[in-house]
Amino acid sequence: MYDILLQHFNKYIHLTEEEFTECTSLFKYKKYRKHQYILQNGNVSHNETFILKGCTRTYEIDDKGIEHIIQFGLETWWIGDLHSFLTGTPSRLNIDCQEDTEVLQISNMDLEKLYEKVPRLERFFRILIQKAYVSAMDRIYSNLSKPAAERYQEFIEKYPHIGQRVPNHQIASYLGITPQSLSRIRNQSIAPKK
Amino acid sequence: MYDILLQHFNKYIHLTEEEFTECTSLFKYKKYRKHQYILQNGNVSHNETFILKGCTRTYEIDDKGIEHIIQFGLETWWIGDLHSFLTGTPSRLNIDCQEDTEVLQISNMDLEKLYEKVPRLERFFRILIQKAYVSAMDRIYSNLSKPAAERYQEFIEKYPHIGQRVPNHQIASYLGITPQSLSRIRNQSIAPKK
DNA sequence: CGAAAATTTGACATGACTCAACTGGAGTGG
DNA sequence: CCACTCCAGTTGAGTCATGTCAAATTTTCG
Repeated sequence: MYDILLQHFNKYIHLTEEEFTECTSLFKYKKYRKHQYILQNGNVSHNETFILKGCTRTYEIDDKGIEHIIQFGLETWWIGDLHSFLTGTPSRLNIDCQEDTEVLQISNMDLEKLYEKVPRLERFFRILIQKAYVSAMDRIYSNLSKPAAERYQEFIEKYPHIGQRVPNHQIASYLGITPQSLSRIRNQSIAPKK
Repeated sequence: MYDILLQHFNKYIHLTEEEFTECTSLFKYKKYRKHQYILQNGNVSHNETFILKGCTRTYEIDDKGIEHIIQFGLETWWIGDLHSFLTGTPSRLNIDCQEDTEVLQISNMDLEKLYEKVPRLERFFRILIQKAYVSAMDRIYSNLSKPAAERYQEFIEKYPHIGQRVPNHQIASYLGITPQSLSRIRNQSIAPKK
């Protein structure tokens, strides 16, 4: 079970066996059921979560009660509300499970401890979040510069597996359009006007 | 000149004098003139850049020749194309100076060296980029959920000083709208219909 | 099977864009 | 100091992409 995590760390750093043992003692295994919350808005996020198996969505609800999906989560992805996690303030985000989901979690206190014991992990998480940042910038650029149909195309190319695991109206939300618009876009591209 | 950088590091970590000396030897001071490129698309970004004084804009040009501003840069901000920097591939971004701009730059090779000599810097940059990531996610949420007028309001609240240093059409670009739309929005909010 | 959720479709409304013209400064050179 | 240009900003008219509201249809799942 922890070997998935080890392989994941090994992508960017190399840990000795002792170092990795330090890790496993602080990461807690947990199972969530489909539709169960991992984080609910108003609560402080105390954990960073690594997905072993399953699928999650992270979203925020606006003043009008509309959900906006910030990100999805799949196997080997990290999820959480970094803002709440870092500042200790209540989260505006909700994270819930689209499927039964198994995760490894570490609390912020334990993560701090771990950084001290295994400084190399600072490097790992630096690299990890740099990549996430690059990807966030790409998404911003797409939102600024491309029409919805094109953003949808990019989405299914970039995440070919998500489409099969989440309903379309959630993809619409992720793209910043209504389910109706997405439906029309999909009709267009599947059956171009002859 | 380097003391600004030291203060900046000190926000998240504490460096010994020797450690800091290691840094100063690898960060190169450089001046750019107004309208000069710091990075031009097609080139590989070899440096991370810390702004001592001045103002920059980072933008990408789309297929139709329209500029989209990814981010601005002000004093004590870091700029660069992380994607190009990390992968060594040519950048799609341009960075140029809105004013005469003074910076400290470090090459990726030197930064790697520095990480080895001063591992604590991994921590610094991890924290730095975590904050940048949180901020990027906020921007994504705004783009998904809020109309242009509201995004503009947020922008001038979040960055009250940028408005005085860059022309409005660039702010429009950052917000993902046309200069014309921004102009109408500003009229509305300054002189609400009586 | 039956209820709830997801998707689709249609008619209409609207926010933002495009194109084009105009205004007003800022800088430049004669 | 004026004429000229360049650039930013504004304004108007028409268009287009996407949203809204409402209803019909299909799919999912208890």
